[in-house]
Amino acid sequence: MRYCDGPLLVLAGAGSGKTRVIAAKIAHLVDRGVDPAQIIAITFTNKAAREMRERAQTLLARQDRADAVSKLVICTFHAFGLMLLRREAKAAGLHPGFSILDPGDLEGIVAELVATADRARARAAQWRISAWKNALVSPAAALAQAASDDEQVAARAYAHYDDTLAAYRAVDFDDLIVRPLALLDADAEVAGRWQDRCAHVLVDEYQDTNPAQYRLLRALVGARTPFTAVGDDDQAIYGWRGATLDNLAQLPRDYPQLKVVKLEQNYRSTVRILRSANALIGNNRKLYAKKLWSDLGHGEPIRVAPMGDDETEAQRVVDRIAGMKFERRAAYGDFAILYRGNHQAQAFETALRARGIAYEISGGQSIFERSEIKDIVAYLRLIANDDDDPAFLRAVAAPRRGVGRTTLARLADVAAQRHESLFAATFSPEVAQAVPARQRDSLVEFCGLVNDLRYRAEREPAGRLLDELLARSGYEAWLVDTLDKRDAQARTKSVREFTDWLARKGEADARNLVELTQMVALVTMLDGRDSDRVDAVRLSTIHAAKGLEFPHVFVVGLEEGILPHREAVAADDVEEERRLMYVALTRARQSLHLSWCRTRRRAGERVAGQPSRFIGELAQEDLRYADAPRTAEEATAEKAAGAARLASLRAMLSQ
DNA sequence: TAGAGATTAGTTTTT
DNA sequence: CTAATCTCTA
Repeated sequence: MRYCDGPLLVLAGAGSGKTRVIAAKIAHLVDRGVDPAQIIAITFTNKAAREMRERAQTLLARQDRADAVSKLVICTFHAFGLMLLRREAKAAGLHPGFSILDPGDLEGIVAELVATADRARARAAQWRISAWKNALVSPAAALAQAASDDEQVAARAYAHYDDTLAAYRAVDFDDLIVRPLALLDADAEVAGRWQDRCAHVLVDEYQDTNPAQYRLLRALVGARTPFTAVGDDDQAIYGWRGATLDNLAQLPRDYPQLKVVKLEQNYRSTVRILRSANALIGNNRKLYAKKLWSDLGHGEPIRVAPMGDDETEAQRVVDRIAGMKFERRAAYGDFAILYRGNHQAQAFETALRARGIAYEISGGQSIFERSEIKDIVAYLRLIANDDDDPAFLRAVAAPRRGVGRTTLARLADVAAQRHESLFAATFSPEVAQAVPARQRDSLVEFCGLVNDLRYRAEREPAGRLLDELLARSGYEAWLVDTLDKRDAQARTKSVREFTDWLARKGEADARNLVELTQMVALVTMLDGRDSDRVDAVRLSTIHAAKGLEFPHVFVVGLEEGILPHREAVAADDVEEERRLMYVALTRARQSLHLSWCRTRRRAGERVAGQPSRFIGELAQEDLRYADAPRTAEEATAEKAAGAARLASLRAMLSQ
C-alpha cells in the first residue's frame, strides 16, 4: 500500500475496507509531501466521493494536515469532466455557461429526431446513442454498423443529435467524459497541463469503468503519473452502461510494471454469509481468483422464505423487521430491504407506512425529478445559457404568464428562420410582427429578468439571486395561488429546501450561480444531512446499495425473471446478474434474509413465479428454509399473532 | 389556460 | 389494476 511511485491495482473483495485503503493512501501521499491539489481521486457516485472525503479528512486531521482536505480533488468521473470542461471551455469550443441537459430534455430531442411520439421508441434510440458515445463510436461508424431498422433510425438521429446539442450550447452526461477525452487527445498543450496537475490518480470501483472512462484515465495519467486503481471483478454490475471487465484485464498489458495487491479478508460479514457468497460467485468464470474469509464467527443461518405473493412478502418482511428491532435492540437504521428494480419498492413502502415505520428510499426518484425543482433549474440554466431552448420552454411556462402554445409556436418559427434561440428571437423585429403586443411584453419582461440575473450572477451571492428569482418571477406566489393548500405547502417547502441548499453550497465552495447550476445537473440527491440522523429502514435497489453495509439485510423478490432478470437471461448475461446477487448478499453483516413469491401481481394479473436459481447456488448447509402459510386462515392467524406480539412489545417498551 | 375525465401503458439497474 | 399522460371543455 505504501507503493506510491508506479501503477498499482488493488483487488479489494467485498467488505475488505476498500474506502479505508484509498483514504489511507491519500493520507500517506500527503504525508510524503505530495501537493494535495495534485491528488485526484475519482469515484463512481457522489455518495462514494463524499464518504471518501470524510475518511481522508479524519486521517489527515490525525496527521495535523486538516488543511489539505479542501485542496484534494475527490469527485466522480462526471464531475471531474465538468471541471475540466469548465476550465478549458475555450479550447473545447464551449460557452462557459454551457447547459447539461437532463434525460427528459434529451428524450424530447431524440423523439423529434426520430420523428416518433412513442416514448419507448425514443428512449430506446436515446439509449443506443448513449451506448455508442460511451464506446467511442462516431455517428458515421454507427451508421455503418447499425444492423436492425431501429439501429439505423437511431444512427441517423445520432448524426443530428450533437448538432442539436451544439445549437443549445449544451452537453449530455456522456459528453462530460467523451469531450474532455477528445480535447486531451487533440491538444497536446492542454493534455500536458492536466498531466502536470496530477501527481497521483486514484480510481475507485475500477471494474465499473467503460471504454471512454478508461481512455480518459490513460490520457490523464500519461506515461509518468503513478496511479492506484481499486476494484473487484466480482462486483462489476454496470455492464449495461458500457462498463467492461476488459479494462481490468487490459491493465497489466497496458502497464507491464503494474503491481497487483489482493485484499481477501472481509471485516464485515459472518462466515456463513461469506461462504454462501463465495459458493454463489464460484459459478462465474473468474478474472482473478480470490476467496474472501472472515474471523467474525459463524453467525446465524441465512433464512430463505417463500411467500404467497408480493403483498404478503412486504407485510411479513416488515413484521419481521419490527419484531427483530425489539428482540435484538436494533435500530430501524440497521435494516435494509434490497431489490432488483425500483418498482418493487412500492409494496414495501405501503407496508412500512401502514406500520408507521420510518423508511428512506435511495436510488428512487430524487427531489431533482420533482416538477417544481425542474422549474427552478430551468430558470438557472437559462440564466447561465440563454441558448438553452428546453430550459426556456419550461421556465417561460412557470408561472403562466399569458404566453401559450400559439405564441410559443410563433416564436419558434421566427427562431428557426433566424437560426437563433428562442431567447434571442424574442427581441427580433419579426416577433414584433408575429406576436401580439401583450404576449410580446410578457416575453420581453421574462427575458429581462433573466438578463438582469445573468448580469449579476458572477458578482453577487447565489442566495440573494435565488430569493430574487423566486419573488420577481412570481414563481413562489404562483405556487401558493394555483394549487390547493397542502400541495402548495409541500412544493413551496421543497423549493425552499432546494434554494437554501444551493445557497449554502455556493457559500461553502465559493461558487457562483452558473457553476452551481452545472453542478446541480450531476447531483441526484441533496447531501444527506438528515439521512444520517434519521433512524429509518433503508429501501434500495441492489445497484444503489453497492458500497453500503447493514447489520440486517432482506433481499426480496428472488424469482427467476427478476433476479436474474428476464432480459439478462435472454441476452445470456446471467453472470452479471449473479454478481448483482453477490453484491446484495455481501451487504449484510449479521443476518441475511432471502425471500421469493409464489405469485406476483403484474398489470393486475397474478403471475406464478419460480425461486431464483441463485438460491440453489448458495451453501445449502448455511440456509434455513421457512415455509409460507398455506391457507388464507393461516395467513390471517399469523397476521393477528404478529400484530398482538408487536402490540405487547410496544407496551413493554413504553413502560 | 386549467382542470377534470378518458385513455393507455406498464417489463432493470444510473452519472 | 394503477398511475401517469393526454384531450377536451369551460
